[in-house]
Amino acid sequence: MAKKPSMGRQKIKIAKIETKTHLQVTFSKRRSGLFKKASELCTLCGVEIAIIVFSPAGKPFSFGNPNVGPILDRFLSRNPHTVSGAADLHRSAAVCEMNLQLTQMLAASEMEKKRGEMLGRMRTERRRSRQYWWEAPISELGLPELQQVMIAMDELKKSALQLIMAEFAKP
Amino acid sequence: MAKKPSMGRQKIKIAKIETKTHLQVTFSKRRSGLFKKASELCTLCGVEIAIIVFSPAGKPFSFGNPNVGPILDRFLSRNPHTVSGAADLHRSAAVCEMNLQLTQMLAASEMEKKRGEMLGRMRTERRRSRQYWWEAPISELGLPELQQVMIAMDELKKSALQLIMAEFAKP
DNA sequence: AACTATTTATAAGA
DNA sequence: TTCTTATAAATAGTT
Repeated sequence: MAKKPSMGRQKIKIAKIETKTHLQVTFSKRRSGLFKKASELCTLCGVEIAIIVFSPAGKPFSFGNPNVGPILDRFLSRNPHTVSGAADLHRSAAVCEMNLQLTQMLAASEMEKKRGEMLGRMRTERRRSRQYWWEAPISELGLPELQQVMIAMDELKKSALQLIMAEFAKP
Repeated sequence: MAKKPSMGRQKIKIAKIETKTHLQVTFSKRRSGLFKKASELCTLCGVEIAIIVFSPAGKPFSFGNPNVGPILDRFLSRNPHTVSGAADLHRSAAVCEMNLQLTQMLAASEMEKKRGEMLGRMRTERRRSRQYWWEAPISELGLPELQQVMIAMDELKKSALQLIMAEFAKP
């Protein structure tokens, strides 16, 4: 068995790779290397990690242990990145009223197509053997129910935002 | 100059480290290694990366090129992570109504301390020389105004969630 | 995708 | 935490 020659690893400068095919290969290799390192760190130290990478083509790759979503939520709720200020009663009411109108507007048009999913989920998440959480007065809700409210709001907002963006992106 | 002996790097099993101080050292080293790898990948391939790590103590560390926030937003708007379904009219209205109650409840207690911040900001963000965006009928709003609504909703949700968590974490 | 010569990361020790 | 060193692991260039 003759040994094959190889240049082996060469030292490289950390600078933008211009050759498209070379860049693609390097991106793939290093991305998997990065995710592997993250995975090891998770296991060794028992920590939670989320990684999001947008490829040169704009395709998203993500790593999450245990999952990306909850980690992002946890991070965002600690680091409200735009403005951390709150609202007083009038502002809250006004904004929520607008959101209600917006949601209705959207619901009346395109979002109807997707109906039923959340409704089904809500029915499986009854609490306290008495009523659905979304029918209870807010003051009677426990932490899990309040979290449900927040998650539901978040889902609504994201769905609505996507539709809005699509609508306004039209020529 | 006598050479110092050293065991050098030993092979390790990828399993939870139990020794607290050892774990701390490893976490610190590997976290910086991970961020360095991410940084190199960003430069080499011209891609955007966001990493969030929660330490064993629950402290968040983040890496973002160019910044964490925009990357998370971009990811979340493409991947509504919990459920991608939308809501029908009744569900939307019910959830928003609850959020209104919740916001009022919170506003009535602790959040009043922070009043005025968003109000001031709103006044500087008038559009179309006619009226404030939050006073306009939702159907007359343009894309920037709708985005404002979404951002405002998001801020409210995060602020409220933080307060709720703090409230329920009490013994 | 597989192969290896090298570079790079890092475990242990100080 | 930072430095050192021996070695494990990642990977650049090639096939």
